[in-house]
Amino acid sequence: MLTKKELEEFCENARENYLAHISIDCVVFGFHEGLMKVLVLELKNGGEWYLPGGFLLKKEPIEEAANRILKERTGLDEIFLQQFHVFGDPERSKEHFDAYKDMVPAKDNWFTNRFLTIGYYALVDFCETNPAADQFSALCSWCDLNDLPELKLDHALILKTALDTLRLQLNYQPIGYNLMPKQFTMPELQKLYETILDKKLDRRNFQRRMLGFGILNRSEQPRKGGAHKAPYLYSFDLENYEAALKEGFKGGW
Amino acid sequence: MLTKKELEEFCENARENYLAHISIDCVVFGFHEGLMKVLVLELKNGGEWYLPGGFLLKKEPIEEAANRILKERTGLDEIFLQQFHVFGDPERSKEHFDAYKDMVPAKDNWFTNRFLTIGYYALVDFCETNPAADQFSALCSWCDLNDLPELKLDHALILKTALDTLRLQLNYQPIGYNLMPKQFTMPELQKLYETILDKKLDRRNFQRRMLGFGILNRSEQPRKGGAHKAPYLYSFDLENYEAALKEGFKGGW
DNA sequence: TTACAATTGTGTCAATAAGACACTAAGATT
DNA sequence: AATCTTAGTGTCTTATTGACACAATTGTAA
Repeated sequence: MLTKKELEEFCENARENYLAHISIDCVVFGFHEGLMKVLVLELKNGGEWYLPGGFLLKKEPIEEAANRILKERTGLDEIFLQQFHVFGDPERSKEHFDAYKDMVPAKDNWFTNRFLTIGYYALVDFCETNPAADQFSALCSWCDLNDLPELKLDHALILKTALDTLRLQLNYQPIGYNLMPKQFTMPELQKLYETILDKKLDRRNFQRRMLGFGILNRSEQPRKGGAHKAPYLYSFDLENYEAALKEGFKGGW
Repeated sequence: MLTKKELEEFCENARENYLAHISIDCVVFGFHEGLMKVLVLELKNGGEWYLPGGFLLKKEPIEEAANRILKERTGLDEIFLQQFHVFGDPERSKEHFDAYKDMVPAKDNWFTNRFLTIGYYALVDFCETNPAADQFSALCSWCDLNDLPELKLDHALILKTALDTLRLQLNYQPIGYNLMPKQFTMPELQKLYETILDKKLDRRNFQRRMLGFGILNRSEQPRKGGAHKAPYLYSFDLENYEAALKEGFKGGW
C-alpha cells in the first residue's frame, strides 16, 4: 500500500501519461534447476504480492507496453510475449479501490477507476534475468510455481489462466527456445516439459518425438566435465523453430 | 458516418454511460446452405461496413456486454461467445478520429479517444437469428465469408484473427452445437467442418472420428422425404459435449 | 419396370504414430 | 574391478490415421 504522498504523486503522473481503465499484467515464466519459476513483486510495506504489471502510455502499442514493463523488471529486451486474456470483472480491483478511496478525491484518484487488465505471459531465460523492483516494491524475485505467496487482486486467476494457456500451447507449438540457455541436453529439455506439464514423460519416447519435430541441432561435442556419461548438447534450429511456431505441429484434421 | 447532431447526442450519452477507451467487436459466425456466414453492419450513409460492436457500460462485466451487444443484433441470448484477442494499435481508429474530430470539441468527443477493442467470436444457429440494425446502421445482415465487403478500421484483421482462432480450436474442442440445428445428418456436420477448415475431408474417416468423440446421439429414424438414401439424424449429447468442451480432446502429451 | 445417377452407410487394409520396455555405454565412487 | 548413476539407442506392440471399395436406398430418365 502507498502513502498519501506517494499516491498523490502517482495519480497526477498517471492521469497525464497513461490511458485510463487499462492495465497490463505479466506472468513471467522461468525455469531453473528443474523448477518452474514465476516473477513476483512484494510491495514495500510487506506482505502484499503481485504479478509485475503497469499501465499503457497514451499512444503506446499494447505489445510495446508489455515489453517496456518487462524490460524494467527483468532487464531483458525482445522477450517472448503472448497476450492471452483480458480480465475485466468490475470488482476485480476492489481491494485497491477500498484502500485508496479516502486518500485522494475520487476525481483525481487513479485507483478509484475501474481497470481492465490485459494478461501477457512471457517465457524467459532464468539465468539472463536481473529482477528489479519498481518504485513501489521492496522486492522483485523468482518464486517456485509450487510455492507461491498468496497473490492480491485477481492475480492468482491470471496466473492460473496463463499456465493453462501455456500447457495448451505445448500441444501445437514448439516451446523452449525462450526458456532454455543456448545449449542444453535432451534430459534438460525433457525436464522443462515435465515441469510445465507436471507429469513424468518417457525418456526415449520424448527424444524420438522431439527429434521428429526437426527443430533441434545436435552439437558434435558432448558436454564434458560433469559426472556420469557425457550427454550431447543441442541447440534450436531457429529457422525451423520459427516455421513450426507459425504453422503449428500437425493439426488434428 | 454520423451527422453532427447524432454525434453530439451520442457523445454525451457515451461519456455518461460507457467506460472510455474500450470497445467490443464481435465476429458472429453462422452456417447456412453449406456456406460460412458472418454478420456485418452497413452504416446509414452507405458503403461503410463494420463488424457488430459496442461499448462497455461503466459497471458491466465484459462478457455481459458482449452478450448484450449480440442480443441487440441477433435477437439471441446465451450465445456461445469466446474472447480471443485485444486489438490496440494506437492508430487503429484513425478513420473515425479524422472523420469526427472537427464536428465536436475534442474534450467532449468520444471518437477522438483512443480505443482498444476486445474481440469476441460467436457461433450461432443461422436459422434462429433475426439480424437487426442499430441506431446508426441501415442494415445488419449475413455475408458469405468468401464474399465480404471491405470492412472499415481494422475489422478485416479482427475477422481473420477470429477465423484462425476458430480453426485452431477445432483441433481440441468440439464445435457445432452452436452452429447446427437440433438435428442434423453426418454429411451436414461434415460440411460444417469442411467449410470452417476450407478443406475436403474423407466421408468415412470423418464419421469414424466424430463418433469416436462420443458426443453424438443417433436417432432411430432416418430423415425421410429427401431424394436419395435416407440419412440418419444425429443430435449432440449435451452432457458429453460439455465435458469435451472443458477437457478438450486428447492433448498431444 | 428397369437402368442409372446420386447419396449414404459400413468395412478393410496399410502406413504411421504412440506407448511400453531393455540393453549398452561412459564417467565417478568405492 | 565392481558398482552406481546417467545417457544413448532399438524393438515390439498397440492405437490412430489415411486411403480406398462396395453395398444399400431413393428419385429420375429411358
